[in-house]
Amino acid sequence: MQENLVIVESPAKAKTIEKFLGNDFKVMSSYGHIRDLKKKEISIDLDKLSPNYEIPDEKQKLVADLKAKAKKAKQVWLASDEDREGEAISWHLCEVLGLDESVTNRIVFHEITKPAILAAIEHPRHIDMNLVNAQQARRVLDRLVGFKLSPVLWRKVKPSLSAGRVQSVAVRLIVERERDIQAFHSESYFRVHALFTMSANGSEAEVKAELDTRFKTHEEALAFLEKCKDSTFEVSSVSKKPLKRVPAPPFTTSTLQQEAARKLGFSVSQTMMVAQRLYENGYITYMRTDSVNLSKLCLATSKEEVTNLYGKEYSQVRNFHTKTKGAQEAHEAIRPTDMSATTINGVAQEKRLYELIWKRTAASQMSDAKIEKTTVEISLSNASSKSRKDKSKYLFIANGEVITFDGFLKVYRESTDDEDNGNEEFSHVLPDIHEGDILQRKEISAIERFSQGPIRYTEASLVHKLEELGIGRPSTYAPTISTIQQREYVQKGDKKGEERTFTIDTLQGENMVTKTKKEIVGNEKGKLLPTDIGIVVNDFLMQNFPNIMDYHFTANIEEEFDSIAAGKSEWNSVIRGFYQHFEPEVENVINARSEHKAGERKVGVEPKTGRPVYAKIGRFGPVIQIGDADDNRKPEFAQIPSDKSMETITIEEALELFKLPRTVGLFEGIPVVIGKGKFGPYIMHDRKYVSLPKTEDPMKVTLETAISLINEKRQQDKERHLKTFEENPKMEILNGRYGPYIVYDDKNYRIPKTLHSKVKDLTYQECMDIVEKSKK
DNA sequence: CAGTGAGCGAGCTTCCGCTTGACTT
Repeated sequence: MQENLVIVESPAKAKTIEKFLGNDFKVMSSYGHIRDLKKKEISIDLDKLSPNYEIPDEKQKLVADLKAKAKKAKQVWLASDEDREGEAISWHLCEVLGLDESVTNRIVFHEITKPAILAAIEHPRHIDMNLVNAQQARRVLDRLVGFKLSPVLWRKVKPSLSAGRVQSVAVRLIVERERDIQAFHSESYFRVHALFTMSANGSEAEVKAELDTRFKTHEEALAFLEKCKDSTFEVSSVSKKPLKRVPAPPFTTSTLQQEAARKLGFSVSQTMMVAQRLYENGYITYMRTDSVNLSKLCLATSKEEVTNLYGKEYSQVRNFHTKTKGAQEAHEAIRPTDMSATTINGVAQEKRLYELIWKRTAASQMSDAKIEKTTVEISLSNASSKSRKDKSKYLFIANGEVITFDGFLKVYRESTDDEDNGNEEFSHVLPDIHEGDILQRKEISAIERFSQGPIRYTEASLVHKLEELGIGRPSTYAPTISTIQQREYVQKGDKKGEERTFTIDTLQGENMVTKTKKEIVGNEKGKLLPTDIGIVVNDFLMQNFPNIMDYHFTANIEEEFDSIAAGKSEWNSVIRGFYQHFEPEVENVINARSEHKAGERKVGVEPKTGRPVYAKIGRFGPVIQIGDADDNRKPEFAQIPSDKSMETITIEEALELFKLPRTVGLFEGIPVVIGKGKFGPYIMHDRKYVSLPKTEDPMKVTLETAISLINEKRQQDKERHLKTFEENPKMEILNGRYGPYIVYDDKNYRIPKTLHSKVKDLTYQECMDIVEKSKK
């Protein structure tokens, strides 16, 4: 029987550690927290501000199991993570399992390696109540903010909404970015590119250069090109300087999510799911971490591996230190558990993510890349002035880059979010070039470009920003992004680009040609866009709870938590200090009787009646309302379609929404109504629907057209049922858009093409065979 | 892949951070 029970947070970790420890040790997992505030209620005594914990149902069996094993063991070792949450987990374990804190050992380690575990066992300590209290403060504060603010939104905006310290700030970032984009006015300018030729070693070589000045107007650009016609181009200086590039640190959760999005196209949650599988299979270290630290073991094996694969000169052992705000560094960086495995077994996604992690880790232990950068300045002098050389103030610059030693670039290059805006790099390999060389102009062109506004967030770039602000933790980045989409504050969507024309003037020989070209700009895919609800909720919270919405709120409160952890302040009084101010604010806002709903906007007036027209958030989302509630005539409502926004919808567009549904007349004594649903315009008659073809304008469709469409649809329906069976009413052969198919038990099955000509002759048994076959 | 679509208005909704599992599609 085992005398020692070790409790860690993760079952995969438990399995690994059990191998390192002797037979006397049983290692179990708590699966994260075992106890929390009640799920359905605030669960905090609001006078004493003390938490009321419970063990959730799904944890009961686990807790009973842990309790039984702890009772049998002579010694219990609490080995949860070395951070605020981990310390609290250990404390809850003590409380729930009835352990005596004075004889229970608390151990910590930052890496899952045998020496680290054995060293930890040598140095047990006791639970640090200051750290536990810092966690309780964090937990209680988040619950107070979330469970006090959300009901305010239910009352003032819409039911089921939510607010919280992390999610509300995430939405704010997206809303403000969108406003920045709206406010941005793109200005055009002109870049001048030149292609020169020179003779080098007997053959002709090309030199690409760009003018050091960008012109504001087309006239200036043209005047410059004109001047180039009779200019001579002379190399006025050549300078070379060595540059070095250093590798990025190993992956944390946040950087892994960003790189997997850029390089592999993974969503944030997809990355975490794949990483989880890699972790469970023992291929990588823990995937929720904010640390860039690598174990000594990893440093040693990486050195060996890099030396073997690429040679000694490529190896450089490095230690990285985190600069991230609020990092708690309970784990290692995300790295392969075994660097000698350059690839693994698994599905394609797992292999690709693993290889990315392997490369990033290996590169972090490799030499700097050495680059020689050459800058060539080319001056223009105008031969037309007779007296002296008339030197232009402008210079053409050509940059050349030669990698003299690739170092870590051999395996890995970090990607950036910068969008390619047609600004191709003017860096290339230059020919052997010297001061005083005269260049021939082959082509000089002035291209109209446009200043670029702010870029919308992607899931990954939002994670990056949140981490920079110290908001959220590795375990919550992915869930936060899901939450703000589930609440419909934010939508992941595509923003269609707009067509833009630009001019390009090219000077070739004595010829100057001006062309106008078209391009699509601002086409964005998978970007985070705020919805009307997101905007209204954000503005409401910004107005009423600016301190919670402050980008520094988390960072400031974290300082207080640190002070609790250091034993310098008492957790309950920190929370009291916050709640004293927060609670009256909430009361004020919830009791404030306002004329209008949050986010309500008067769009205009209905010309016929003079009644006001409003855009607002209704019970089921954004709506247009005509008339006031206290008016004798009942107000009318229409949903705002998703392609229009509350902020920008015009009175004409708003009134347009009320023109449908419209009744065009009677057919068979029943009204024929034209409506518009989420699948486009339709005709409704006798509670049956007929789609309107795109060629028909729902505002102009006549009764005659509608009747003929209804009859057409009736005919189609008749022909739809090709065959039914007496044996079983659940089996039917129908005729669909793509030919005949079988419906059985509300599911569809395709009929092999060879049988299409004789579907009417198919027997029940033959149909059943087709169904059975496709089920396999 | 195979056809969709309005409306009643009861009772409920919600936070952040730790960690995986099992309704079978």
